[in-house]
Amino acid sequence: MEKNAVSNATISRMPGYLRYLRDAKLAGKGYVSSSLIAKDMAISAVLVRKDLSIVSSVPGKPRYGFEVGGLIRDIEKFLGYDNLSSAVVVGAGGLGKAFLGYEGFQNYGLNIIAAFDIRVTDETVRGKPVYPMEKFDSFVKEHKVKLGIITVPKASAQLVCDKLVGAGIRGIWNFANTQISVPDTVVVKNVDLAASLALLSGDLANLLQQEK
Amino acid sequence: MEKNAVSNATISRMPGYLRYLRDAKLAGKGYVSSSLIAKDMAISAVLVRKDLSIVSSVPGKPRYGFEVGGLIRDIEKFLGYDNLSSAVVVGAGGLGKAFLGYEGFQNYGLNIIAAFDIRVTDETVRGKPVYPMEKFDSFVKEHKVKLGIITVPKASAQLVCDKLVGAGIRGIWNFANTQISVPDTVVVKNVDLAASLALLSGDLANLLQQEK
DNA sequence: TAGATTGTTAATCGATTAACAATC
DNA sequence: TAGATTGTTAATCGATTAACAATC
Repeated sequence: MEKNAVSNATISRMPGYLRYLRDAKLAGKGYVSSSLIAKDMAISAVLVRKDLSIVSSVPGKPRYGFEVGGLIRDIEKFLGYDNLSSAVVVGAGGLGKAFLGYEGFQNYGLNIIAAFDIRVTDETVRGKPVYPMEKFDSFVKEHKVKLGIITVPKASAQLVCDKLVGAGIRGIWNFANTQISVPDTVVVKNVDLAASLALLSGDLANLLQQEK
Repeated sequence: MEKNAVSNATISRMPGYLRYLRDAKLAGKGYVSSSLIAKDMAISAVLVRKDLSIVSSVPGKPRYGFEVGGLIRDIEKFLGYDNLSSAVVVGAGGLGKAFLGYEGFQNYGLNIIAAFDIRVTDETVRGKPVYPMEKFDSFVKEHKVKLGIITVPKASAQLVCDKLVGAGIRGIWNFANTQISVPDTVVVKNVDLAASLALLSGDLANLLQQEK
């Protein structure tokens, strides 16, 4: 079993490196060293080297570092950004519309092509269509969409999830803050903003406490 | 130095327990066992017990488990939800407006009271005000706001961040996907959706690969 | 050459899990 | 009582960091 040869921790850091390298490229840099990346990203240089050695098709050069352009391509390939995946948003509330209108996901391999809701209030958001749920199944099948983003209220999350699975969606990015269950032919990633907030609040409380 | 006696991993799981327990309470349950929580949340029962033993003011009862109401209060207190902190959003684009209009943060100790933008397009969102940036400083000082949420485009993130720090904000929740630097009298939590997406895409690719 | 940098092996650290006694 | 459950100590696992040889 060689599933998941690369650790989740490493995979999670890849988009960060990519972002950094794209900026470096824009700034006209040809090479960057692991120690510079480490300093700017506030992580350890050894970790950077270890991560990059996993994805880089060409080893870094002593004295120079890594070639920016090549490394960008290697990471994009590693993350599968070379073929953009189409996704749909279900739930056209505030968050759903924000996602539909946000073009930045294109930089991370994701192409959101439509949103769905039981009640359509706006027919398009920044030129992208919002459809009623009745059209969901046929749309997903026609466009061979494999990835769905759930932004509905908690109460309907499981129902919506079942609908996605039924239509053939295989990966679900869940922003409804509730646990959803799926068959093991489908993968789910729950985004828990409350967890992130808890860490921030905790740090803030410690900080303010220390000053007293 | 007893800063951070509780691990980040444990803190991150707390909002999840809280959510679960609130649901259990709504469902009329008086007690829940660690093994039931573990099963429903898909984590290990020992981990649940270890986490809960840290926050629970009363030990769990053998044969019964934990008292739902008491545990909810203990977690809320641990996470500091007993005194809601006021926050402001800077950047009233799609995401900023979504946050401003989302009432769910109230359940996680956060009260977003206003948004700011250089250009105000809507004066209110679901009854909450959007102000021009000129009013930022005075508003933050007047309302003693300590927490700021950055939802501006990447290019202006550092500038906005400096403005927040200048006004006296001490905790920053950063959704602009770029690194920002702050003095060490301020804490920052970067939310990196691209990292979460990378994990999902990776799992999805593995899944689809295996079927071939 | 000397020195900066890479890549790898071993050591450390931290978090999760296993084992099991204590309790009601 | 017997049995389900808690809480804790020790073992394991995985990820990060330290040390250092190899390279240009």
